[in-house]
Order: sequence, then C-alpha cells, then structure tokens
Amino acid sequence: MATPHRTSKSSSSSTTSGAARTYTIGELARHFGITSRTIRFYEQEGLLEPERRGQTRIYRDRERVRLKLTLRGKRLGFSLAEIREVVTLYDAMPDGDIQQLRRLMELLAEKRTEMQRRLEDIKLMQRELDDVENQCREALDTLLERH
Amino acid sequence: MATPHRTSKSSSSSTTSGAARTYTIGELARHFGITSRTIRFYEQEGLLEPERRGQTRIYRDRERVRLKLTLRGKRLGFSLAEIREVVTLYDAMPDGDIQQLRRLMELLAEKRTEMQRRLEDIKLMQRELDDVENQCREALDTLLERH
DNA sequence: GGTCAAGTTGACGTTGACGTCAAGTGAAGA
DNA sequence: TCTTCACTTGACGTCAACGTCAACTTGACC
Repeated sequence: MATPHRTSKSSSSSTTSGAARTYTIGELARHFGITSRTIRFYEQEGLLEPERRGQTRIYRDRERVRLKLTLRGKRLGFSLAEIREVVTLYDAMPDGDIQQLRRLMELLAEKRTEMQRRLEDIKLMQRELDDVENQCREALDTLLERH
Repeated sequence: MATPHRTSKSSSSSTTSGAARTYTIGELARHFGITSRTIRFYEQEGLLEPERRGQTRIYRDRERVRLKLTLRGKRLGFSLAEIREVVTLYDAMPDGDIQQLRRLMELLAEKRTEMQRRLEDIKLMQRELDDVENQCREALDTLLERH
C-alpha cells in the first residue's frame, strides 16, 4: 500500500542527493486520498504542470507542494480558479518584472484579508458551538437529575 | 429602495416590545447581499422554515439568525447538507429526548474538530502568505536598488 | 511472447448550488 | 379601475468539480 516503487527495481539512482525524488500519479493520489482523475483535472485547470516521460506524467516535489496547497485551499472553500491565480503567480516570480511583483503583492493582500475574515468566522462558529454545547449539558443534567 | 415597508402604512404596531420585527424575503436578500431565489432554495433544502401570511413568506429573527449561520457556514466551505444537520438539530432540542441530545453533542464534537483543522489550515496559509510576501519585498528591493 | 497492473486520452454523466425565465397573485397608490 | 411592484410557484438552464466508462499504450515480470 505504501511501497516506495521507484522508477525501476534498482531503486533511486537519480543524481546524487535524495532531493530529486519523483512520484507517479497513483502515489500522489493515494498519499492525498484523492483519485488520479482529480489530479489530471487539476492539471487541465492549470494548477499542476508535471513533466512527461513519453506519455506518463512524472511529479517532483514542486508539484507535490502545489497539490498540497491546492487541497488546503479547497478545504478553506476557495475555488480552483482562485487557487490557480495565487499558485501560478507564485512561481512566475523568477526575474519577474516589477509590474508582476506588484500585482502579486496586491493579490496577497486580498487573500490575507480573506483569511482574516474566515478566521473571524471560525471564531464565531466556535463560540456558537460552545454555547450550544453548554445548553446541551444543562438540558442533559436536568433530565438526568429527575432520575 | 430601502423603504421599511412594514405590513401596513400604519407602521410597526406588533405587540409591545420591538422584538417581534418581521422581514420580507427581499429585505433579507438585500441585507445579506444574496437573491430571493437563494433564500427560497435554502428553504426548499430545509434550512429555513418561515411562516406564511397567505402565500407570502414572513421571516422573524429566528430565520434571520439561521440565514446568517448558513451563510457563515458556506463561507467556511460547508455544504448545505452539513449546515442543515446542525441547524435543524439545533432547535429540535426543546424537550428533546436524551438520545437526540447525545447525538447533537456528537455532531458538535465533530464540527469542533473540523473547525480546529480549518484553523490550522488558515494559520499555515497565512504563514505561507507571509513567506511569499517577504520574498516579494526582497526581490522588489534588489530590483529597485539597481535603479 | 503473453499478460497484467497502472497510466493515458477523450467523451459523456452527475451532483450541488444556484440563475433565469414564464405566468400568475395581492395589495398600495394614482 | 388600472397600474405597478414585490412576491409566488414551477420548470428548465448553467457552471464547477469531479466520476465513470471505453479504448488504448507501456513497462515489468513469468
């Protein structure tokens, strides 16, 4: 279920360090608890751009990170389009011209505001959960006291 | 556009206190920045159950609160089905039997875990936003230094 | 050389969350 | 009385985010 499954039976090889580990689509899918279909769909939507050996996709750490960010974004309720905006700008940075950089920083500020709002939402929601739970306890207590 | 529009031209009336204020579907829609269609859809999905005067729906504070909770839940990425679970159990409480209460408390615990996870997600995301922003600043600085 | 698992590309289906019409009702104001 | 406006109920359309299926290649092992 969690077999390493490198490119060949002779294992690893790569260059020198262990930093260049690659993954198959199935490995990533199992690791993140999603289907390969989903991963391909994310690629089609511009969120991932794995290399190819022939037809086969090969993923490195960069893509793994992108995928992790994507899934986290999803859990937070962002759409794939929103996630793409950030993720693609994020590594369109190298030698980036100043306009791009400024644009990215604007985007970051927006997202930051969003996150702040969501944080407030979560706190409110937690407070309400507390309230309801307390009411539950009280109700339960009085019910049990009456034997 | 924002006219009070009470039941009659003689305004308010109600009983004695101002606690029994009612709202039309349009008022609620404008207030929350959604469409009436959405509100009706939520009712159809069991999230709201307004009273009726003839055909017309009339909303009181209870429904307003429910709607607010629903929208907050949505912002946090919960599905309408999940939201319904909580919201309906929430006020199926009165005289509730012990089984129901226990079930509700289980549900609350689940949601609490969820919220905790999301909170972690948000913190991680914020940290990453910070990182990217710092990189941006550095890049921008070195670009500007070179005049 | 066969086969078997895992990967590939279409293409179409599905589900949730609404939007968008069409056709009608009820009450307030000119 | 007539108009106007907000509200109502269907019924169908749409869009995002995948699921599902069919038909195919590819590399590893027997």
